[in-house]
Amino acid sequence: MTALSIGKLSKSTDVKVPTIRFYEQIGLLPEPDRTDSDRRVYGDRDVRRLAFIKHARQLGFTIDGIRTLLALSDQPDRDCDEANRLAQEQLAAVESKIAQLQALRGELWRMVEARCRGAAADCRVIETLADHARCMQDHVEPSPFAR
Amino acid sequence: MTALSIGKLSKSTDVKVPTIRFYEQIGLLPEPDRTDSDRRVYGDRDVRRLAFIKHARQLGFTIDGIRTLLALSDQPDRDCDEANRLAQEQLAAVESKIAQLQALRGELWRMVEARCRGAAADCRVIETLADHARCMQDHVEPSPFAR
DNA sequence: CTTGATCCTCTAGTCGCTAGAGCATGCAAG
DNA sequence: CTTGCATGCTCTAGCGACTAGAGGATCAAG
Repeated sequence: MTALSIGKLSKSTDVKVPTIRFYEQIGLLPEPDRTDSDRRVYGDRDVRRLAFIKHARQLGFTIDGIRTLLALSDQPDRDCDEANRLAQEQLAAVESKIAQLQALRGELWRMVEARCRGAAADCRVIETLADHARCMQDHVEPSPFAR
Repeated sequence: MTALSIGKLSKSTDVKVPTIRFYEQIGLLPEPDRTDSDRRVYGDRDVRRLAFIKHARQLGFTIDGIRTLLALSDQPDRDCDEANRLAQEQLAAVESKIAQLQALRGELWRMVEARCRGAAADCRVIETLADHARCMQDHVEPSPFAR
Protein backbone atom coordinates (compact mmCIF):
# COMPACT_ATOMS: atom_id res chain seq x y z
CA MET A 1 0.00 0.00 0.00
CA THR A 2 1.80 3.03 -1.30
CA ALA A 3 1.47 6.35 0.45
CA LEU A 4 1.67 9.31 -1.88
CA SER A 5 2.09 13.03 -1.39
CA ILE A 6 -0.17 15.28 -3.40
CA GLY A 7 2.73 15.95 -5.76
CA LYS A 8 3.26 12.24 -6.39
CA LEU A 9 -0.45 11.70 -6.92
CA SER A 10 -0.37 14.58 -9.34
CA LYS A 11 2.48 13.06 -11.29
CA SER A 12 1.07 9.57 -11.34
CA THR A 13 -2.33 10.69 -12.63
CA ASP A 14 -1.23 13.72 -14.62
CA VAL A 15 -3.70 15.93 -12.79
CA LYS A 16 -2.35 19.20 -11.45
CA VAL A 17 -1.95 19.72 -7.72
CA PRO A 18 -4.40 22.64 -7.42
CA THR A 19 -6.93 20.64 -9.39
CA ILE A 20 -6.66 17.77 -6.92
CA ARG A 21 -7.28 20.16 -4.05
CA PHE A 22 -10.17 21.63 -5.99
CA TYR A 23 -11.71 18.18 -6.49
CA GLU A 24 -11.42 17.58 -2.77
CA GLN A 25 -13.05 20.91 -2.03
CA ILE A 26 -16.07 20.18 -4.19
CA GLY A 27 -16.35 16.68 -2.77
CA LEU A 28 -15.25 14.64 -5.77
CA LEU A 29 -12.31 13.26 -3.85
CA PRO A 30 -12.60 12.31 -0.16
CA GLU A 31 -10.60 14.22 2.41
CA PRO A 32 -7.38 12.25 2.69
CA ASP A 33 -5.43 11.45 5.84
CA ARG A 34 -2.82 13.97 6.88
CA THR A 35 0.70 13.78 8.22
CA ASP A 36 1.62 15.45 11.53
CA SER A 37 2.49 18.53 9.56
CA ASP A 38 -0.86 18.56 7.79
CA ARG A 39 0.22 17.24 4.46
CA ARG A 40 -2.21 15.13 2.49
CA VAL A 41 -1.46 11.43 2.17
CA TYR A 42 -3.03 9.38 -0.59
CA GLY A 43 -3.29 5.68 -1.34
CA ASP A 44 -4.04 3.44 -4.31
CA ARG A 45 -7.78 3.96 -3.98
CA ASP A 46 -7.26 7.66 -4.54
CA VAL A 47 -5.11 7.05 -7.57
CA ARG A 48 -7.85 4.92 -9.09
CA ARG A 49 -10.59 7.37 -8.22
CA LEU A 50 -8.69 10.31 -9.65
CA ALA A 51 -7.83 8.38 -12.80
CA PHE A 52 -11.53 7.63 -13.18
CA ILE A 53 -12.38 11.28 -12.78
CA LYS A 54 -9.72 12.37 -15.22
CA HIS A 55 -10.82 9.91 -17.84
CA ALA A 56 -14.46 10.91 -17.48
CA ARG A 57 -13.55 14.60 -17.77
CA GLN A 58 -11.62 13.86 -20.96
CA LEU A 59 -14.74 12.21 -22.30
CA GLY A 60 -16.58 15.43 -21.63
CA PHE A 61 -18.64 14.39 -18.63
CA THR A 62 -19.51 17.27 -16.35
CA ILE A 63 -18.50 17.28 -12.73
CA ASP A 64 -22.09 16.54 -11.85
CA GLY A 65 -22.24 13.62 -14.22
CA ILE A 66 -19.04 12.28 -12.72
CA ARG A 67 -20.51 12.65 -9.28
CA THR A 68 -23.37 10.39 -10.34
CA LEU A 69 -21.02 7.91 -11.97
CA LEU A 70 -18.89 7.78 -8.84
CA ALA A 71 -21.92 7.28 -6.62
CA LEU A 72 -22.94 4.44 -8.90
CA SER A 73 -19.58 2.78 -8.75
CA ASP A 74 -19.42 3.23 -5.00
CA GLN A 75 -22.66 1.30 -4.59
CA PRO A 76 -22.21 -1.55 -7.01
CA ASP A 77 -25.41 -3.35 -6.06
CA ARG A 78 -27.60 -0.85 -7.86
CA ASP A 79 -28.41 -1.39 -11.46
CA CYS A 80 -26.70 0.77 -13.93
CA ASP A 81 -29.39 2.23 -16.15
CA GLU A 82 -28.27 5.62 -14.97
CA ALA A 83 -24.71 5.05 -16.14
CA ASN A 84 -25.94 3.85 -19.51
CA ARG A 85 -28.16 6.87 -19.81
CA LEU A 86 -25.32 9.25 -19.00
CA ALA A 87 -23.08 7.62 -21.56
CA GLN A 88 -25.84 7.84 -24.18
CA GLU A 89 -26.41 11.49 -23.44
CA GLN A 90 -22.74 12.15 -23.64
CA LEU A 91 -22.51 10.40 -26.96
CA ALA A 92 -25.43 12.41 -28.34
CA ALA A 93 -23.83 15.64 -27.15
CA VAL A 94 -20.51 14.72 -28.76
CA GLU A 95 -22.19 13.82 -32.03
CA SER A 96 -24.09 17.07 -32.21
CA LYS A 97 -20.96 19.00 -31.38
CA ILE A 98 -19.12 17.24 -34.18
CA ALA A 99 -21.88 18.07 -36.64
CA GLN A 100 -21.83 21.68 -35.56
CA LEU A 101 -18.07 21.95 -35.86
CA GLN A 102 -18.16 20.40 -39.30
CA ALA A 103 -20.53 23.14 -40.43
CA LEU A 104 -18.22 25.76 -38.96
CA ARG A 105 -15.26 24.14 -40.65
CA GLY A 106 -17.04 24.43 -43.97
CA GLU A 107 -17.60 28.09 -43.50
CA LEU A 108 -14.06 28.71 -42.34
CA TRP A 109 -12.77 26.80 -45.34
CA ARG A 110 -14.63 29.15 -47.63
CA MET A 111 -13.26 32.12 -45.71
CA VAL A 112 -9.68 30.93 -45.82
CA GLU A 113 -9.92 29.89 -49.44
CA ALA A 114 -11.22 33.26 -50.56
CA ARG A 115 -8.65 35.13 -48.58
CA CYS A 116 -7.65 38.47 -49.86
CA ARG A 117 -4.25 39.87 -50.53
CA GLY A 118 -5.08 43.53 -50.51
CA ALA A 119 -6.61 45.98 -48.10
CA ALA A 120 -9.06 45.10 -45.41
CA ALA A 121 -11.65 47.16 -47.22
CA ASP A 122 -12.62 44.19 -49.31
CA CYS A 123 -11.25 41.48 -47.12
CA ARG A 124 -13.28 38.32 -47.64
CA VAL A 125 -12.82 37.21 -44.08
CA ILE A 126 -14.30 40.35 -42.66
CA GLU A 127 -16.95 40.51 -45.32
CA THR A 128 -18.04 36.98 -44.67
CA LEU A 129 -18.34 37.73 -41.02
CA ALA A 130 -20.25 40.90 -41.69
CA ASP A 131 -22.71 39.32 -44.05
CA HIS A 132 -24.29 36.35 -42.44
CA ALA A 133 -26.39 35.64 -45.51
CA ARG A 134 -23.22 34.36 -47.18
CA CYS A 135 -23.14 31.26 -45.08
CA MET A 136 -25.22 28.34 -46.17
CA GLN A 137 -25.65 26.29 -43.05
CA ASP A 138 -27.44 27.55 -40.04
CA HIS A 139 -25.33 27.72 -36.98
CA VAL A 140 -26.45 25.78 -34.03
CA GLU A 141 -26.48 26.75 -30.41
CA PRO A 142 -23.22 25.91 -28.72
CA SER A 143 -23.81 22.49 -27.25
CA PRO A 144 -23.84 21.98 -23.51
CA PHE A 145 -20.92 19.64 -24.02
CA ALA A 146 -18.36 22.15 -25.13
CA ARG A 147 -15.32 22.23 -22.93
CA MET B 1 -32.28 55.55 -40.23
CA THR B 2 -34.06 53.33 -37.78
CA ALA B 3 -33.78 53.95 -34.08
CA LEU B 4 -33.98 50.80 -32.00
CA SER B 5 -34.38 50.09 -28.32
CA ILE B 6 -32.14 47.47 -26.81
CA GLY B 7 -35.02 45.01 -26.93
CA LYS B 8 -35.54 45.58 -30.65
CA LEU B 9 -31.84 45.26 -31.30
CA SER B 10 -31.91 42.05 -29.31
CA LYS B 11 -34.76 40.66 -31.39
CA SER B 12 -33.35 41.71 -34.71
CA THR B 13 -29.95 40.16 -34.02
CA ASP B 14 -31.05 37.32 -31.77
CA VAL B 15 -28.58 38.37 -29.10
CA LYS B 16 -29.91 38.61 -25.58
CA VAL B 17 -30.34 41.98 -23.93
CA PRO B 18 -27.90 41.36 -21.07
CA THR B 19 -25.35 40.13 -23.58
CA ILE B 20 -25.63 43.37 -25.52
CA ARG B 21 -25.02 45.36 -22.35
CA PHE B 22 -22.12 43.07 -21.57
CA TYR B 23 -20.59 43.68 -25.00
CA GLU B 24 -20.88 47.40 -24.41
CA GLN B 25 -19.25 47.06 -21.02
CA ILE B 26 -16.22 45.26 -22.40
CA GLY B 27 -15.97 47.70 -25.27
CA LEU B 28 -17.06 45.48 -28.14
CA LEU B 29 -20.00 47.73 -28.85
CA PRO B 30 -19.71 51.52 -28.61
CA GLU B 31 -21.73 53.35 -25.98
CA PRO B 32 -24.94 54.25 -27.75
CA ASP B 33 -26.87 57.48 -27.52
CA ARG B 34 -29.47 57.67 -24.80
CA THR B 35 -33.00 59.00 -24.56
CA ASP B 36 -33.89 61.58 -21.92
CA SER B 37 -34.81 58.74 -19.64
CA ASP B 38 -31.45 57.07 -20.15
CA ARG B 39 -32.53 54.33 -22.48
CA ARG B 40 -30.10 53.12 -25.09
CA VAL B 41 -30.85 54.00 -28.71
CA TYR B 42 -29.29 52.03 -31.52
CA GLY B 43 -29.01 52.47 -35.26
CA ASP B 44 -28.26 50.36 -38.32
CA ARG B 45 -24.54 50.51 -37.73
CA ASP B 46 -25.06 48.82 -34.39
CA VAL B 47 -27.21 46.11 -35.91
CA ARG B 48 -24.47 45.36 -38.42
CA ARG B 49 -21.74 45.43 -35.81
CA LEU B 50 -23.63 43.14 -33.47
CA ALA B 51 -24.48 40.74 -36.28
CA PHE B 52 -20.79 40.63 -37.13
CA ILE B 53 -19.94 39.85 -33.53
CA LYS B 54 -22.58 37.20 -33.26
CA HIS B 55 -21.49 35.49 -36.41
CA ALA B 56 -17.86 35.53 -35.38
CA ARG B 57 -18.74 34.09 -31.96
CA GLN B 58 -20.69 31.30 -33.63
CA LEU B 59 -17.60 30.55 -35.65
CA GLY B 60 -15.72 30.18 -32.40
CA PHE B 61 -13.66 33.36 -32.46
CA THR B 62 -12.78 34.62 -29.02
CA ILE B 63 -13.79 38.07 -27.87
CA ASP B 64 -10.20 39.12 -28.29
CA GLY B 65 -10.08 37.78 -31.82
CA ILE B 66 -13.27 39.64 -32.60
CA ARG B 67 -11.80 42.80 -31.17
CA THR B 68 -8.95 42.49 -33.66
CA LEU B 69 -11.30 41.72 -36.51
CA LEU B 70 -13.44 44.73 -35.65
CA ALA B 71 -10.42 47.01 -35.42
CA LEU B 72 -9.41 45.74 -38.85
CA SER B 73 -12.79 46.40 -40.37
CA ASP B 74 -12.95 49.80 -38.73
CA GLN B 75 -9.72 50.83 -40.44
CA PRO B 76 -10.19 49.48 -43.93
CA ASP B 77 -6.95 50.90 -45.32
CA ARG B 78 -4.81 48.37 -43.50
CA ASP B 79 -4.01 45.12 -45.15
CA CYS B 80 -5.71 42.05 -43.89
CA ASP B 81 -2.99 39.51 -43.27
CA GLU B 82 -4.09 39.59 -39.70
CA ALA B 83 -7.64 38.64 -40.57
CA ASN B 84 -6.43 35.81 -42.76
CA ARG B 85 -4.18 34.60 -40.00
CA LEU B 86 -7.01 34.61 -37.48
CA ALA B 87 -9.26 32.68 -39.82
CA GLN B 88 -6.51 30.13 -40.43
CA GLU B 89 -5.93 29.70 -36.74
CA GLN B 90 -9.61 29.30 -36.16
CA LEU B 91 -9.83 26.67 -38.86
CA ALA B 92 -6.92 24.74 -37.38
CA ALA B 93 -8.49 24.88 -33.94
CA VAL B 94 -11.82 23.64 -35.27
CA GLU B 95 -10.16 20.80 -37.15
CA SER B 96 -8.24 19.63 -34.14
CA LYS B 97 -11.34 19.83 -32.03
CA ILE B 98 -13.22 17.69 -34.54
CA ALA B 99 -10.47 15.10 -34.52
CA GLN B 100 -10.49 15.02 -30.76
CA LEU B 101 -14.25 14.66 -30.56
CA GLN B 102 -14.20 11.86 -33.11
CA ALA B 103 -11.83 9.95 -30.86
CA LEU B 104 -14.12 10.54 -27.91
CA ARG B 105 -17.09 9.44 -29.96
CA GLY B 106 -15.32 6.18 -30.71
CA GLU B 107 -14.76 5.51 -27.07
CA LEU B 108 -18.30 6.44 -26.13
CA TRP B 109 -19.61 4.15 -28.87
CA ARG B 110 -17.75 1.27 -27.34
CA MET B 111 -19.12 2.16 -23.93
CA VAL B 112 -22.69 2.45 -25.10
CA GLU B 113 -22.48 -0.69 -27.21
CA ALA B 114 -21.19 -2.80 -24.37
CA ARG B 115 -23.74 -1.50 -21.97
CA CYS B 116 -24.77 -3.78 -19.22
CA ARG B 117 -28.16 -4.87 -18.14
CA GLY B 118 -27.34 -6.01 -14.65
CA ALA B 119 -25.80 -4.48 -11.56
CA ALA B 120 -23.33 -1.65 -11.57
CA ALA B 121 -20.76 -4.04 -10.14
CA ASP B 122 -19.75 -5.03 -13.65
CA CYS B 123 -21.12 -2.09 -15.53
CA ARG B 124 -19.12 -1.56 -18.69
CA VAL B 125 -19.55 2.15 -18.59
CA ILE B 126 -18.06 2.50 -15.18
CA GLU B 127 -15.44 -0.11 -15.86
CA THR B 128 -14.35 1.62 -19.03
CA LEU B 129 -14.02 4.85 -17.19
CA ALA B 130 -12.12 3.20 -14.37
CA ASP B 131 -9.68 1.42 -16.60
CA HIS B 132 -8.06 3.86 -18.89
CA ALA B 133 -6.01 1.11 -20.53
CA ARG B 134 -9.18 -0.03 -22.28
CA CYS B 135 -9.22 2.94 -24.55
CA MET B 136 -7.12 2.81 -27.65
CA GLN B 137 -6.70 6.42 -28.60
CA ASP B 138 -4.88 8.88 -26.47
CA HIS B 139 -7.00 11.75 -25.32
CA VAL B 140 -5.92 15.17 -26.28
CA GLU B 141 -5.91 18.33 -24.26
CA PRO B 142 -9.15 20.22 -24.54
CA SER B 143 -8.56 22.69 -27.33
CA PRO B 144 -8.59 26.42 -26.67
CA PHE B 145 -11.48 26.65 -29.07
CA ALA B 146 -14.07 24.79 -27.09
CA ARG B 147 -17.19 26.74 -26.39
C1' DC C 1 -55.31 55.71 -15.22
C1' DT C 2 -53.73 51.39 -14.64
C1' DT C 3 -51.21 47.49 -15.71
C1' DG C 4 -47.66 44.91 -17.47
C1' DA C 5 -43.74 45.00 -20.47
C1' DT C 6 -39.49 46.94 -20.98
C1' DC C 7 -35.77 49.47 -19.40
C1' DC C 8 -32.04 50.99 -16.02
C1' DT C 9 -27.82 49.86 -12.73
C1' DC C 10 -25.53 46.94 -9.82
C1' DT C 11 -23.93 42.73 -7.83
C1' DA C 12 -23.18 37.98 -7.79
C1' DG C 13 -23.32 33.43 -9.81
C1' DT C 14 -22.05 29.85 -13.43
C1' DC C 15 -18.19 26.07 -14.85
C1' DG C 16 -13.84 24.06 -14.19
C1' DC C 17 -10.23 25.21 -13.09
C1' DT C 18 -5.69 28.43 -12.52
C1' DA C 19 -2.70 31.81 -10.32
C1' DG C 20 -0.87 34.18 -6.65
C1' DA C 21 0.19 35.72 -1.80
C1' DG C 22 2.25 34.56 2.27
C1' DC C 23 3.53 31.27 5.02
C1' DA C 24 5.38 26.27 6.98
C1' DT C 25 7.74 22.11 6.13
C1' DG C 26 10.98 18.43 3.92
C1' DC C 27 15.09 17.00 1.89
C1' DA C 28 19.66 16.99 -0.20
C1' DA C 29 24.27 19.27 -0.83
C1' DG C 30 28.04 21.36 1.14
C1' DC D 1 24.45 21.57 10.81
C1' DT D 2 23.20 24.98 7.96
C1' DT D 3 21.61 26.60 3.69
C1' DG D 4 18.53 26.89 0.26
C1' DC D 5 15.28 25.29 -2.81
C1' DA D 6 11.27 22.30 -3.66
C1' DT D 7 7.10 21.18 -2.04
C1' DG D 8 3.36 21.70 0.86
C1' DC D 9 -0.42 24.45 3.26
C1' DT D 10 -4.67 27.94 3.22
C1' DC D 11 -7.01 31.59 1.32
C1' DT D 12 -8.57 34.75 -2.09
C1' DA D 13 -9.18 36.31 -6.65
C1' DG D 14 -9.22 35.72 -11.62
C1' DC D 15 -10.32 33.63 -16.27
C1' DG D 16 -14.00 33.64 -20.41
C1' DA D 17 -18.39 34.66 -21.83
C1' DC D 18 -22.02 35.26 -20.26
C1' DT D 19 -26.57 34.72 -17.09
C1' DA D 20 -29.58 35.74 -13.24
C1' DG D 21 -31.61 38.49 -9.89
C1' DA D 22 -32.70 42.62 -6.97
C1' DG D 23 -34.81 46.85 -6.82
C1' DG D 24 -36.31 50.54 -9.10
C1' DA D 25 -37.84 53.86 -13.24
C1' DT D 26 -40.35 54.49 -17.47
C1' DC D 27 -43.14 53.42 -21.51
C1' DA D 28 -47.20 52.01 -24.29
C1' DA D 29 -51.63 49.79 -24.79
C1' DG D 30 -56.27 49.32 -23.22
